[in-house]
Amino acid sequence: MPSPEPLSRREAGKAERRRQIIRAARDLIRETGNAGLSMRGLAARAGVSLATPYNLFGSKRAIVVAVLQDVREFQERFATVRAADPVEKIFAALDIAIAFYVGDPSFYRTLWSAVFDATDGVRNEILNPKRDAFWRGLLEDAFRAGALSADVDLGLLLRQLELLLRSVMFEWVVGEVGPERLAPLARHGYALILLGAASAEWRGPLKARAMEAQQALGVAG
Amino acid sequence: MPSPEPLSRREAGKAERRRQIIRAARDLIRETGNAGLSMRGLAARAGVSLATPYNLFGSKRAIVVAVLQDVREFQERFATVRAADPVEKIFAALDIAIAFYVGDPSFYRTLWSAVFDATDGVRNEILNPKRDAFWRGLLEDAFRAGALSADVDLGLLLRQLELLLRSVMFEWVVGEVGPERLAPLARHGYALILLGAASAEWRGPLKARAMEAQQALGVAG
DNA sequence: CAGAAGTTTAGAACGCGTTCAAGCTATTGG
DNA sequence: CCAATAGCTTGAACGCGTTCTAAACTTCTG
Repeated sequence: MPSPEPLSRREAGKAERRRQIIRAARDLIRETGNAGLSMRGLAARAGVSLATPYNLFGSKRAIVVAVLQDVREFQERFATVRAADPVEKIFAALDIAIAFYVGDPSFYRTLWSAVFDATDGVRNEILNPKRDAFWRGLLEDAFRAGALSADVDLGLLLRQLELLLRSVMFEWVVGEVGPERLAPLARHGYALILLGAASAEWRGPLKARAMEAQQALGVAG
Repeated sequence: MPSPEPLSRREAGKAERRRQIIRAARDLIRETGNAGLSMRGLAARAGVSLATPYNLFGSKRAIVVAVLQDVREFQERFATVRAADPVEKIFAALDIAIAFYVGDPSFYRTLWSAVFDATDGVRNEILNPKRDAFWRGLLEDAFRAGALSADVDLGLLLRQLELLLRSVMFEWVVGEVGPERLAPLARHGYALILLGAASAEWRGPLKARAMEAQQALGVAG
């Protein structure tokens, strides 16, 4: 992507409009919650016609994804993660992500709802490539530290972790799991999957994490 | 649920209409695929007014869920699962389920799309309670055979497996994973999670399954 | 059998996401 | 510098799920 393009007047106007639309969408979600984001309201708030967001983004879902990718604090907070060992770091990052979501429910519920909207055939690219790289880095650290079995494919492992997190988020979005159970449920799943990919020496600590999460979830699943 | 109610004439008529609506919905999905199921078309097909499906079911989603729960062949085919050991049986059941889905894509894509529709706050009860009991039974068999670690909570383990399968199905619904990669992806996730919950003696075979699925998925995740 | 109670019906309407023909505007070639 | 052109914006419109009203119909009650 050649960023230093001349950026003609036309393109500049488009970029500006795009920015306005994203900002209007973010504000509307923040103010009115999930149901408050309608394309007509968004267009009015952004000061453009109803069709413009479709020209610039293609669909409501694409706009919401753009809003999600625009959240910068996320990555900043991730960068501050420090932990005793690489496995602990993974769980610390997971906790941070979930704290982000449950800390601003009306906002992230809307965002994730759009993520789960399967009406259009648009490919997902759900989250930032940077985010993927971050998680991939965490797994690579764990791998280098000998926490993971030598023959596991890190890309596949990452994918399974993300699949699980997505389902957990879905349950949160539809209200099947409350905010207090979200983190334990995700930790439990992560612990199980990582335990399945762990090297013999690291099975102990991961098993402990799995049991810990299991107890946090109590008897009733 | 007291099934042997007198079932007054009024209730009988409602039940009959319910049946007609479910059948019309199933046929419409089968014939026209995902986009072909509109409430107006459904009402016309079922020979009722547009408002009637709302009186009897409440929402389109509830109708689709009712269609899904009405699929009987599923359980019949599940009942025929035979395998050398309880763990193999789990994977055999998984294969059957996925074969069902990919074998009738337009039908089950529609059904699963409705499952992922989070617009209404309706609780899910996504799949048949009977289905849950079936999977629970499989896990209990594996547990009794000593395949699972003594301190795992079977309910939680089942939940994590279902969470993962739901995400995998979601990827299939939105087209991010093709029919040929669906089964390996699910098997890989199941193998990892079960491996995390396995007893020491059963780690070998499960590890083999995980690696097998990993190779089936090829280098690109 | 007559009235009460409950359902379905037709029809219109609402707000939604999305699309399209028509008009406006910045760019470009002479 | 201006006219032709390509591209963007616009308001109107479509089909959707859903709700509502009033009238017609069916079932239950006494």
